[in-house]
Amino acid sequence: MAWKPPPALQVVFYLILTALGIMGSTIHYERYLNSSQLEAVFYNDSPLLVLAGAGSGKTRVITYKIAYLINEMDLNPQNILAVTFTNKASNEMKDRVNSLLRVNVDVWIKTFHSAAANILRIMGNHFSVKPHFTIIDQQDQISIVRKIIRDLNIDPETYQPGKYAFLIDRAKDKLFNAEEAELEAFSTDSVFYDIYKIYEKKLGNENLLDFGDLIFKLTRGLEQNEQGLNLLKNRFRYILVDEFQDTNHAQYTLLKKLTHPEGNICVVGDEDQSIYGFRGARIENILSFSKDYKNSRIVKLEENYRSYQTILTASSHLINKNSGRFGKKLYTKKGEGEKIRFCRAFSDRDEAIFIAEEIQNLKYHDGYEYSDMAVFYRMNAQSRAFEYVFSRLHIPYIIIGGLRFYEREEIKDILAYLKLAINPMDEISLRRIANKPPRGIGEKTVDALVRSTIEKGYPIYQSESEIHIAPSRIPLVKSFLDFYVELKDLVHNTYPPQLLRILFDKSGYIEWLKDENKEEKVRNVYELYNAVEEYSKENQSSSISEFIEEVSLNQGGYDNKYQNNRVFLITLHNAKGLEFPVVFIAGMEEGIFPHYLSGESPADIQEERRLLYVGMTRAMEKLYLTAAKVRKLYGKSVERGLSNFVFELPEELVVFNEEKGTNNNGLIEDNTCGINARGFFQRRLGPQYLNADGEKKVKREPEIKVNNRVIHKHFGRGKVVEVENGVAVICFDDGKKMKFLLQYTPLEKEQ
DNA sequence: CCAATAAGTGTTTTT
DNA sequence: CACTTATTGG
Repeated sequence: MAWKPPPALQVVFYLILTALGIMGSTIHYERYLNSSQLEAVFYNDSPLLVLAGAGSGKTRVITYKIAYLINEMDLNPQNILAVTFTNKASNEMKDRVNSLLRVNVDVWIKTFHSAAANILRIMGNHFSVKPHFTIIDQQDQISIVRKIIRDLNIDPETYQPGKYAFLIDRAKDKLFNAEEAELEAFSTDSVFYDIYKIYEKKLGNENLLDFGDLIFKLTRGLEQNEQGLNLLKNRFRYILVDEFQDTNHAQYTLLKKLTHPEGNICVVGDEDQSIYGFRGARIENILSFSKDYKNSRIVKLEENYRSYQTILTASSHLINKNSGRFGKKLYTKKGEGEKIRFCRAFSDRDEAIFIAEEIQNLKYHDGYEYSDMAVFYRMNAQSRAFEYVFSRLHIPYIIIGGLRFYEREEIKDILAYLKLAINPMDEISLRRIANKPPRGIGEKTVDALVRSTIEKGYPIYQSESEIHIAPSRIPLVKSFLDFYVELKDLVHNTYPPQLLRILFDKSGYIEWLKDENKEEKVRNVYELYNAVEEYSKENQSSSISEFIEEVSLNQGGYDNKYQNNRVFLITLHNAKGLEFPVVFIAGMEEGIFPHYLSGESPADIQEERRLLYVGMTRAMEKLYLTAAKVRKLYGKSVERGLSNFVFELPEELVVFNEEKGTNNNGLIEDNTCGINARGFFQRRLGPQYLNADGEKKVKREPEIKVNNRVIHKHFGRGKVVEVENGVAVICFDDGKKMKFLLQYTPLEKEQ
């Protein structure tokens, strides 16, 4: 770790160094970078592809490279664009660049989507994008599609809105508008084209852009407007891309437009960490980079600074099962480290208890802090068991993702008022708040209002003729529109917190929540107010529309400023880019991980495998994998087999333990878990799982051999066709072929 | 038009 | 299980 002087001293240093004109030589690249990293930072003669293994310091390379470009190559910070995929990553990179250069630099370090949105805001006129567009999220997108499907008078059961929204996104990833999608036979489902066409028209009419549009409209715009393209090429003289393996076709095309085929681009990626195929990411981009950019240089980073060798060996062994890789050999100087531990609990709650207990042990006996430890899972729903157990055992935790703050109903409502004030064509927002709180403007009335305004191309407060609504509703609508006009006139030039106070006051929204006893929601709305206030303090001249822009693009936003020393509960997808001394990966069951909806094709399984690889390589010191025999999901308990991935780990590097639940239904009474008088976790039973030496390993049914006839409690009769390393392959009489870990499988020999 | 209630439903990952 | 949508009666 580099020593960081206190802020006041930093300023003094900076002033002295700048005055002496030696600021440029104050970064000791050689001291903090290894030889491959140095090469990646210094090389600028042609396009550069950095293949950076997990934990090999890729963020470090990007931050030092930005510093190098500014200090050594005399590039103006404004001429540099660095793109990442998540806000988390871009914030971290910003912090690291600023602290390296000891000054807040004016480099654009943004996500793809926010960079595109910013460009479209500033110079949308070049790309036929109207100003003041509203960015819609996935929920909005689906509800628009749902409405289209209903209007088409087709059954939303067979024509699922979510599915069509998904297809629209994928088409945009491939740079197809509705017409082109049809010409190119993008889908075999002809209804899709009708839906996409109407959707496209509706968004255009209401001046809405979905996430895909941000990239699509900009890329399309660059193809059609040379002036705009030149302006941008002039502005961005060097582009750096993080997590390049996650780019989709549209994003890659955008990059190719903005850069020269012979230089000024550096992409950093790892084909083994591509986990966003489901949203159009093309792992092939990383493979075709060398073809598209002539004379490009490839630098591999293979020294890992994060994990012990055992973790690297095990994860490499796993990922070696994938095909289509460059291949790499990660190594570390940190030494062997401990074995990976695997535990299968009886129920999902037992699994959480096992992890909770380990966490307490590690904290009280091994000196780990809560914030050193993280639990990863495949889907957000799995966090429930941990929340339940952790809160009863007083283990502080923070959930990343999950129910997001800005996706809460009350927050979206308040934002909808503001979005509508900015964009009077935004039907989605209008429908959201027209009758919240109830003011006698129901669906029919809104329909009538929309028909004579938005659908005819007028803002909602203006119409060419009388609006045909029931006479009893006229005064109600009129007073709503009066309020609306007042808000609209204030929205661009009122101090945002002031604006919110007026909104709360005149809409009656908070009063309504209070009347309904929605205390939690009231608190959240005030929380939003606090966020706006804080934002306004930090960005004095910004209007509310900039705040909204930020939160629209910061879907998973979390603030760990006040969340110190908590265990992280996080999905594997969100865990990318993070690292923890201790990592638990929960739910290692077939159907959960790999997830049963992820598909059965080799490509899908490979992506799931990469996801596990990402998870494992987050661990610095200790890694646990856990599973439950019985998992309660949507009310029902289901028994599942172990994830096949468990069998893909090198057996000699894993210690297998087993923990059992108390009773047959896997339920644990509340009062059986708790903290005892000395402040330690009190377990329900004595330790049943085995120690780390694995000596007490009880071999179950050791006599099971090839060609034995066996009976499985659930799958019935079958024949053993293979036994190796404690794993048996059994071919059941109904034709099913399955693998089992003998130690945990209740098998009887058939007499 | 609205609130309450009943029925039903669908379950991944994210910008 | 938890959440959305449909139905009903006021």
